[in-house]
Amino acid sequence: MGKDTRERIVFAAMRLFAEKGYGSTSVADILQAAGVNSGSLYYFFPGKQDVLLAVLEAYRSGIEPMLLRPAWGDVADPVERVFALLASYRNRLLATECQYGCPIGSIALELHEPDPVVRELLRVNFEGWVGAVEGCLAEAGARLPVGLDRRALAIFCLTTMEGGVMLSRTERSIAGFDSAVAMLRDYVGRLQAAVNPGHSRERGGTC
Amino acid sequence: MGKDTRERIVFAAMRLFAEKGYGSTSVADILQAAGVNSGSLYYFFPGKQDVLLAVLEAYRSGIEPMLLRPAWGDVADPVERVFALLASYRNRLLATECQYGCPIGSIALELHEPDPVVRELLRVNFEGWVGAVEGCLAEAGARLPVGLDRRALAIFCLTTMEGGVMLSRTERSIAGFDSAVAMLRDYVGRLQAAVNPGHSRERGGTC
DNA sequence: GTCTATAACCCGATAGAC
DNA sequence: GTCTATCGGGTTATAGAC
Repeated sequence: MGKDTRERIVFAAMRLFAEKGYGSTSVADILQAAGVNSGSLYYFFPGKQDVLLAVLEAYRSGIEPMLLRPAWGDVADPVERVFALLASYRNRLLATECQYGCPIGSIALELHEPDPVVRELLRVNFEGWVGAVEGCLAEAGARLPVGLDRRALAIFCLTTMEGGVMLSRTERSIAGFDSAVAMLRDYVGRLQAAVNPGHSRERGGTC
Repeated sequence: MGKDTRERIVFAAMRLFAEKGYGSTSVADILQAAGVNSGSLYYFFPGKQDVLLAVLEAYRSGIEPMLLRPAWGDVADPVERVFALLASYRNRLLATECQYGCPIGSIALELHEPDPVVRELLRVNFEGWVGAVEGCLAEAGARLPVGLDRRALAIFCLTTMEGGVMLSRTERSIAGFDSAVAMLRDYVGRLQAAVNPGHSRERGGTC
């Protein structure tokens, strides 16, 4: 059951890295969680960092089926899909008492001088996220100002999510995340109103 | 020179924690950087975590003199002060080839289950930052919509900075940070324009 | 207050039988 | 492919002289 063992290792590491971080997760932790022995792990992976690479690759290939599809299952509107994606992070925070947010962001800030290959995989994960949101914003077409830099707005959505997760995790309260997302929604509402002034804007008591 | 020794330890630890992170900085690293011996450190501090507490306390008490005053030295306008503060983080990124951003944010995401006293000091640091920005936004008075939740907008500024730093550090490029801040500036410009439609808005080619 | 030496432990990784 | 046993090294923290 070689393939199965390798998958159990990656799955266990994915969970542990998200819960405790990369540095605070020992190889022994992974072995115990996966129910395998040292020899098996080092048969499949040259070292601990290569387990991290496999985990980051799993996240990358899981963006569509594991993240976007569940978040967008019942949401067709492209703009609402952006906020449905943010809501999925909110749910994750709520489900863990604001302890776990975005594993990619945590690893990105935990590793200060990451191996270039690790950093590249982090970048690719962010790019996949931003690209998906940018696609939604492109799909929104003329509902947003034609000259709007949709990639920059997609990046803005990412920073809102990551910053909100950071704050909520620190405060163990969803309030910071909600405040940031509310401001983003107000901004997007104003962008839409700039194109279609007749449309009633989403309000959060900001006027 | 007791006080001097303690200060050297805290100063060295502040620098190392920012550069390598808390977990990746060993007590031996701190001893070497501070030019002291093990016995001295453990004379002043019960353990490594207590050094972190002193570092976080130093950051907290340094917000005004070390962060805000330099960033705001030649900026009087309250709204521009917000962006001057963000620009100081941009400068920090540029000065370190996008390697170091916000040390508080890095520590906040690095420690997954921090001791409550550590988490509280992280929270207090964020609160000091948000409070200062909220003060600027309050000072802006009627230039912003009267019903605007200025605390929420201040939190939004923090998430923009922290998220932008995360992205720029990962990509070793200032582009992500700049994109996020440009969107924030566009948003603030639209908020101001909503109050004073005659005023020309800051443009970033978004219309 | 500061020094040196070291205890006690955990880490990632390896060896070699099976 | 998987197992057990273990190596070599780095970790935080302590002991005890000065």
